[in-house]
Amino acid sequence: MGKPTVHDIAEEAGVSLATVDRVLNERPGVRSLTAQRVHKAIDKLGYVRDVHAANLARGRHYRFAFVLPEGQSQFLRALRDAIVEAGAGLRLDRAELQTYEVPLNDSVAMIRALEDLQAQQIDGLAIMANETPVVRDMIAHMKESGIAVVTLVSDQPNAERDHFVGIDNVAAGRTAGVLMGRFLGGRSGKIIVVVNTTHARDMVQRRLGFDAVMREQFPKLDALPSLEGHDEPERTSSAIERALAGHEDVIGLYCAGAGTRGVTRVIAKHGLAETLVVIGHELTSHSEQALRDGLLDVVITQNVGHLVRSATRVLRAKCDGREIIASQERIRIEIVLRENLP
Amino acid sequence: MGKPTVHDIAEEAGVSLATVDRVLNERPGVRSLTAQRVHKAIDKLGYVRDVHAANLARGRHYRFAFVLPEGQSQFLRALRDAIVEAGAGLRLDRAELQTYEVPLNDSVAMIRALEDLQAQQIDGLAIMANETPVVRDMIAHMKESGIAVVTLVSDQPNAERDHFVGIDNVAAGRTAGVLMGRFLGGRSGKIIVVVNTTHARDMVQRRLGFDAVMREQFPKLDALPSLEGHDEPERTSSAIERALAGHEDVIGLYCAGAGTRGVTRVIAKHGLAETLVVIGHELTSHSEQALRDGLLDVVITQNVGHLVRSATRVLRAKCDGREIIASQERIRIEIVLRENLP
DNA sequence: CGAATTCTGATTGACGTACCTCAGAAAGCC
DNA sequence: GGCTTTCTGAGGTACGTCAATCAGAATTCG
Repeated sequence: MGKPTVHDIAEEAGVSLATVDRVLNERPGVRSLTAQRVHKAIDKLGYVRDVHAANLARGRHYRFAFVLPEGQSQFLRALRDAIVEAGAGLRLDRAELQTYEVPLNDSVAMIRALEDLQAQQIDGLAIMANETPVVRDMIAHMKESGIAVVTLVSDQPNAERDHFVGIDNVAAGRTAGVLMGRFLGGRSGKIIVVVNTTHARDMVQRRLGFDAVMREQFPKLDALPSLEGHDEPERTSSAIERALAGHEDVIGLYCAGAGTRGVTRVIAKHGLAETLVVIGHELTSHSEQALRDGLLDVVITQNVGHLVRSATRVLRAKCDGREIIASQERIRIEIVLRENLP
Repeated sequence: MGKPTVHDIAEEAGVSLATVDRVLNERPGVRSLTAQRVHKAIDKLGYVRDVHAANLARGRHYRFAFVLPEGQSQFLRALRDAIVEAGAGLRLDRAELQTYEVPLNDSVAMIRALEDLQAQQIDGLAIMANETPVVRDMIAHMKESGIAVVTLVSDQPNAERDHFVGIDNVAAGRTAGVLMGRFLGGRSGKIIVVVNTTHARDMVQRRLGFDAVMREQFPKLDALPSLEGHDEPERTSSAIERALAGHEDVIGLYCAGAGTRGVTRVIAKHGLAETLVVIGHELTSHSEQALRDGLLDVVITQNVGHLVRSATRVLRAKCDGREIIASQERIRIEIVLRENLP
């Protein structure tokens, strides 16, 4: 005996197929007493609706949009590639992904993009953006018009998003801190910290976690004030060079965000691979090569493929009114050394 | 315009639906010239068969079996739980998982189990077992009768399995080695190495990788001969205690397989958490607690959920004659510290 | 009590594919 | 040319669900 179908439910509840259908799809025209009978039958038989058959019948197809910051960082490229790849796989699953790129901190462009998506009646939105009132309000608007919203990579805890897909960045910073401290094995000295910009929530959180671990576990290490790289390798490189010149006892470098290219350039140029412990974020083809070459000791990363697949799974679940499996949607903080490169 | 359907193919190729169907399902009765026309139409329109509709029509449901070693190790328990959990989720996807437990090194039981599965006409098999001629031959038999086979956790490269689902254990051993060396920060001394049994391929490989890194990068560290724990906490504990008594300058402990409970017991009992760097394998509720308590410094692990889902995805793809997405099926070697616990 | 209203049943046609049958067309053989 | 054999077409049913219609039953209301 296979899985129960709507027919079995109808029989068990002593009602017709049409009624079962009305109950299942929450259409009007069923007395609450009858609806209750149907629900009891559903529970008793352990019926679960066949989503694929349902979508087939309904001719439904999901349209999800990813809104990302414009930019050429390796991480963003990898993320965009992952979206394209996941999109190709999802075509078979009646879902369609599109990507929007919005310049950082351009509220007008952001509003235009989101209003556009709203007008298109998309089913779900995954958004990676800095935390601003504009974004927060737009998310509320989207939600009101029935669009599922998840935040990606960098959370917006004050917005009414359905879910956050990404890592705990405080924990990521702590992880970097512990590895830095332990790799330095009791030595004392200064640590250069590079961030993308001090305005992004994820950067702030990583720095926070990193500093907390330094304070708690490695008092002999002194993490210097953040240098801002602004996604530009040259700017990052020269800032690091100035910091190196200004301090004698630098023994570590933590790059909390995009900017790995600027970092590795300095390390290679001045032959610092052996003297500094260097920890970066986000595994990309570039940072992967840097690990192989010994220019980076550790990369803390989140798997972009998982990010995208998790986002689409969550959006889909929200559209169908299903619960998500929390354990499956937790994005891991991955630690990558040369030895465990994928 | 939506995705092309069989009707579109039929029209494009100037043949009937029945012919398209015969071509798609490789049924006889089509001249090769006609078949060619159909294939050309498929390519031109970019048709991909709707697997869900197909399975619905066919009334197909996949039956996969997991064959695991009997035993109460935390890892095996977690793996079994993951199979149950994945099985619950897959019911919606017309797939059904069953688990078989076979005593380690019991060839008769193994043959009986596999013959039973073969008689049941299952569609796919995921097997975790030591490498023996019996297993190798049985895998060949299963394959011959059209059952897809993947090896799980520990590979059988000489058997004709379709795929291996698990981590590269040499790389895992190398990863442990590097972390051990770097956490010890240039100190010299001895490392105790504990394995489950020296007869399992994955253990041997981990030890191999670990030793290679010691030799290449940390000549001041001396990895002692493997102690065998045989999955029994007491046996593991006492072996470690004897080793500690026999050597003065032990500064690290690497537990390459199941046996973490025996290890943590010794560490806690003798208050060695601060003096030794301790690295274990497989994240379970027990090792997770040990990380939190500082009894373990690092856990190298493979996500059991990923293992099971990957195995079922691969088996399914093989059954449908589809290609797998290699990047998605690569199981990562995860490094877990207290700070990046999930 | 009859009329208006609200529920429910029975039925039907999709959705995209599989699989079956039967009749007829094309090709090969003597 | 008639014959068999091999192909091909047309059509139907089914899978589990959605969505819609229409008629009839039950309930409510005045």
